[in-house]
Amino acid sequence: MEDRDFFEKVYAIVRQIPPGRVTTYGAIARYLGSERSARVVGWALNQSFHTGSFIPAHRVVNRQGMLTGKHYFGFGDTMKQLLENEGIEVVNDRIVRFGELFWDPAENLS
DNA sequence: GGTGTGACAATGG
DNA sequence: GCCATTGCCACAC
Repeated sequence: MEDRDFFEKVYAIVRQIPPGRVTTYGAIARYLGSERSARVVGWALNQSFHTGSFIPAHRVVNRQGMLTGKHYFGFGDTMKQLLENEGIEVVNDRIVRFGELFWDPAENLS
């Protein structure tokens, strides 16, 4: 098992995030068994742009529900627009009702 | 093989 | 309660 599976797992989880739902880097990291590797999860998403396949990274935010990496989506509020397109309210780069929209992979993917 | 980094998270002042 | 620092793990150079 190569460690690179970590990246693939991250991509797999992010792709399985249902529309209108969001999750956190820590939740994904925790599901992968490395609760402290939340940073690596975010990094994987960063590299996801380089993979060529589109990853709904806009559904992945930090613990505060804030769109920390929106700038990586390009310019303006691309990330914000994507979220709003799915019915997610974003105010001040932060997801509204984040607690309700939170999607835990551990509960859905087991 | 060692160093640096990074879209986090938790802790301390 | 907000700002600064540390820890952490996996990848790139």
